[in-house]
Amino acid sequence: MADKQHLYLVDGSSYIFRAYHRLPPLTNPQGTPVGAVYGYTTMLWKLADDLHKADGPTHLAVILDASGVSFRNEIYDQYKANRPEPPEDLKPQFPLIRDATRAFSLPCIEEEGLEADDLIASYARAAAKRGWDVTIVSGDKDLMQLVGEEVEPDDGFAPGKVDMLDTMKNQRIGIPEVIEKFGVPPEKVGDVLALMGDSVDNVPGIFGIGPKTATKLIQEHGSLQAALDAAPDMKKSKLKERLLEGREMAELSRVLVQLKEDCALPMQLDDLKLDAVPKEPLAEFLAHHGFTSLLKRLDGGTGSPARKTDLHPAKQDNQARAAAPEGSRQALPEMPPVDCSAYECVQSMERLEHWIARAFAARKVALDTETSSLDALQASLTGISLALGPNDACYIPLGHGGTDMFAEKPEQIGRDAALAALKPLLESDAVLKIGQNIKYDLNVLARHGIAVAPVDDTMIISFALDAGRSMDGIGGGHGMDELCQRHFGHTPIAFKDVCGTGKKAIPFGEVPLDRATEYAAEDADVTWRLHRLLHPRLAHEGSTRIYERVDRPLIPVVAEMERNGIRVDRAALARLSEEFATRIGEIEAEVHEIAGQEFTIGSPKQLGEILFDKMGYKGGRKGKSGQYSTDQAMLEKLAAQDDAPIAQKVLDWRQLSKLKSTYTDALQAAINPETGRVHTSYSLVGAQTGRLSSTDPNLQNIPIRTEIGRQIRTAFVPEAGNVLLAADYSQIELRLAAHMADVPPLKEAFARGEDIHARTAEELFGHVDRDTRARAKTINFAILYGISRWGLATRLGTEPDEAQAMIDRYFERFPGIQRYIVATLEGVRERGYSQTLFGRKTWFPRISSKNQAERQGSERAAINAPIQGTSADIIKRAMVRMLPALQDAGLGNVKMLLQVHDELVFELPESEVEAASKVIEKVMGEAALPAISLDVPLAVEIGHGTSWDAAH
DNA sequence: GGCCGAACGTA
DNA sequence: GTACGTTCGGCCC
Repeated sequence: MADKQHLYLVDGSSYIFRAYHRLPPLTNPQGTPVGAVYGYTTMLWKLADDLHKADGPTHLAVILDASGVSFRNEIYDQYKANRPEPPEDLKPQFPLIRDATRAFSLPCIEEEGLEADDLIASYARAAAKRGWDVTIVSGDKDLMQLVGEEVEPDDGFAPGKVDMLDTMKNQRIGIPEVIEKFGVPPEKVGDVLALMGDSVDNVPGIFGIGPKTATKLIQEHGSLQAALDAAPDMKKSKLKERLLEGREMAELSRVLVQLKEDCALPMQLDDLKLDAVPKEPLAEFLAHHGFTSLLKRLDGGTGSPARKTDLHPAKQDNQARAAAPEGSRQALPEMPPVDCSAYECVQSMERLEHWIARAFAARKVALDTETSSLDALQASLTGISLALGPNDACYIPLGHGGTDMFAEKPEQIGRDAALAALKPLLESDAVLKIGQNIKYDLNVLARHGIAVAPVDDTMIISFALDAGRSMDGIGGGHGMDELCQRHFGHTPIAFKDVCGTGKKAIPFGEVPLDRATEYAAEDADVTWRLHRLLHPRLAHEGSTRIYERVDRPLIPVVAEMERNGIRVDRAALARLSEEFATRIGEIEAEVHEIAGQEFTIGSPKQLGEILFDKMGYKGGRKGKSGQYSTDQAMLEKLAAQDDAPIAQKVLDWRQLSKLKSTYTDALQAAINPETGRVHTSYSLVGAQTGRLSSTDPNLQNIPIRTEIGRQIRTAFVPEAGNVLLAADYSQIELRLAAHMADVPPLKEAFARGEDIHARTAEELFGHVDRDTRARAKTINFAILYGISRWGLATRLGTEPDEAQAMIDRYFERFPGIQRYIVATLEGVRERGYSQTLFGRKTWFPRISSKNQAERQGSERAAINAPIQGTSADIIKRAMVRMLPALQDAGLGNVKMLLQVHDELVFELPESEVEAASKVIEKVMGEAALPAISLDVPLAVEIGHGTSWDAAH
C-alpha cells in the first residue's frame, strides 16, 4: 500500500437538484429534458479525469436516495413532508442519473430506508478508519458534520482526513470552511442544525431560532443539551421561552440531523476502486443523449477519462450489482469465530489504563459485570469485562478469592481504584456502553456511585426487532446464549459450567481467573458482536423510533425505580399471615370433616378424587392429563347447583392459601435488609406486546379486587411524612380501540366523559340498566381480547349462537371495529407482524397455521397486541418524561416507585401532592404527543394516602 | 434438583 | 377471548 487511498463519495441526489437550477434547459434527441443529467455527466467526467492526480480519487462511488421514506420518517412523520414536488422537467431525469453513473462503469449505491447522507457518513467513517482520505462531493450543509479527521483509526492506520468538494463552486471545504459557515467546528454542526431546523427537510428546530441564534447558543453553552439544560436558569426572555417550549422539538431535530455512521455497507470499500473508465458503454450513453462535445473528447482521446478500454472483471461485477439493487438485504458484517483464548485478564492498573484509553478511542465498548447474585441490589461486584471488537475483550477481576481466609487471593487491582479509573469512561457522553440487559449493570454500578451513560442494550434491540418471532424449534427469547446461538451458531460458555448449579454452585469470585476470563470476556465479546449485527437492523427494519424514543430512554428510568423500591410494613404482613393461617387451619378441618378423611386440599388431583369419586358429584374428566377439573368455575358450579358446602370452603381455602403463600409470606421474605424496602425487577422484554413484566417479587399482581386481598395493599406504605400517590389511566385500552378503530360514538362518549359501558349498552340494547351495562362491559373487553363466540358465550353465560348474534350487533353498531379487526389480520398475514401506533412490532409466525386452534389463538393475540402495545408505549413515554418534568417543576423529591401497566405509583412529601399531581396528570395525559394526536382524551385518575390501598 | 400443569393474582 | 408471574403438587432424573 504505497500510495494513500482517496475515496470520493458523490452525493448524486443533491447534485441533480443543484445542476437543474443552475443549468439551462436542454433536451436530448428524443425530447427528454436532460439539462441536469448533462451537468451531472460533466461532473463525473471531471472527477474521473482526476484519477491518479494529487488529491484525486483512487476509489469512487455515487450515493443516491433510494426512495422518499427513511427511518427518519418513523421518528418524525413530518420529515421532508413539506418538500414540494420536483419540477415536471426534472422528474424524468432522476432515473437517468443511474444510467449516467453506469455509463461511467462506476458503482452506484442506494439502500431502502436510508438516505444518501447516511450511506455517505458510513462510507466516510469506514474509509477514514482505514486511514483513507475521503472527499464528499456535495454542497449539502448537513454533510459538513463529517468534515475532519478520524479520531479512532483501526489499529495500525494513520488517521484519514475527510473534506468536501463543492464542484459547483469549485471549492474545497475543510474544518476552517465549516467554522466559517457555522461558527462552530464540524462535530457541533449537528447541534446548530437541530436548533435552527431546516425548512426544506422540514426538520422543525425551535421556532424563532435561526442560524445566528443557534450558532451563538452552541458557542456559549458548548452543546445543544447544555443550552437546553441552561434554559430554565436563563433570565426571562423570548429566547428562554422558546428554548423551554421547543426543547422536545430540538431533541427530535437533533436525532433527525444525526447522520447514521454505522450503516452496513452494501459494497465493500475495496470494490469501489476506480479503474480507467471503459469507452463503452459511455460512448453509447453520450451519443444517445446528444452530448456531442463530450463524445468528441472521448473519441479524440484527449483529456478524456477513457485511457483503457478493457473492462476489469471485478468492475463488471460491481456494475451488475449496482444496476440491480437487491432491496434492503445486506451482507452480514464479517466477524472471526469466537476465540476464548484471545482474551486478556487485566491484573494491573497499567493494563487497565490501556484498555480505558482504547475504549475512549473506540467510542463504544461492550460491558458486562460479574457478581455474586442475580439480584442487582444485593449483589457484590466480582469483576467487569469489556469488549472493543470481535475477540478483542478483557476481564478485570475485582473480587476474586477471599472466601477462604488462608488461601492466597489472586493478583488483582483493588476494586475502588479500578472503579475510580473506569468511572470517567463509564460516564462519558462520548462513549457508548453496550450491554446485554444493561439495566442490571446500571444498578450494580449505581451502588458504587457510577452513573453509566449513554447505553445501548442488545437484549432490548433484539426485542424491538424480533418480539414474538419464534418458530418451531427456534426459541424466540432474547437472552444472550439464545441470541448467540441463533445469530452466530455459537454456544457461549454456560454459567452453570463455570459455577455449577444448585448446592454445588460456587460464587463467581471462586472461579479461577483463567476460566473466569474466558467466560466473562466472552460475554462482553458476544454482546459487542450482537450490537454490530442487530443495531443496524433497527433502521433497516423501521424500529428505530420505538427503540430510540421509548425503550432505550426507559432503561435508566426503570433502573432507578428498581433501586427506589417500596416500603412494606413487615409487622402488618406478619399479622395478616397469622390471621390467614388460623382461618386456613379452621377451614381445613371443616373440609376434612365433610370429606370424611384427611387429604391435601391443595392437590387438585386428590381434591378431584374426593369430590367426584368419593362424594359422587357430577363432573367430567378433562384434558390429556386425565385429571378432574377443580378450578374456580367448577367449584362455583358445584356450590350453586349441587349445593355442595365443601366447594365453597375449598374456594375460601384456596383464596387464603394464595394470599398467604404468594403475598403475606413472600413479601416479608422479599424485604431488602439494607433498605428495608421491596425492590422488584422489571423486565423490558417480558411481554410480547411491549408491556413490562415484574418479578422477584411480582408487584404487578398485588390483590385489589376482593376486600380480603386488598388488605395486603395496606401494608405498602410511605416513609414517615410522605404519602403514596397512585395515578391510573382510565379505560386506556378502550380509548385506544375507539381511536384506532375509529368508532365515532365511542370517541364522542369519551370526549364527553360519559360512562363508556353505559353508552355501549345504549347502542346495543337500546336502554341502560344494571344487566345491559354489565353485558356491554363484557363485550367491550371481549373486543380488546380478540373476540370469539365461544369465549364470549362463557363469559355471558349464554349459548355461542347468542354470543355470535351479540358480536354481529356490535359490528353493526360499530363498523369501525370490524374494519379494524379485518385490516389488522390482513396486515399481520401479509407482513408477519402487527404494529402499535408508535411502530412497535409484534410478530405472529403462527398466524397462518393449519392448526385451527393455534391459528385462532394467534389471531386473537394479533387483534389485541396493537391496543395493549400502544397502551404500553404510552405509559412508557410518560415514564421517560416524568422525572425531568417533575424536576423542572421543582419536585425533585418525588420518587417514581412502581408501574402496573396503566398505573404509576409515586412516593412524595405530603406537602407536594397538589403540585406533583398536576405535573403527573399532564405528563400522562399528553404522553402520546407530539408523535400521535389521539381522537380521544387520555383521562388520568389520581389518588394519594398513607398506603397503596388508601391511594386508590 | 428440575420441570410441568393447574390454579389464581393483576391489567 | 389478551398479556403476564408465582406457588403448589406431582412426577422425573
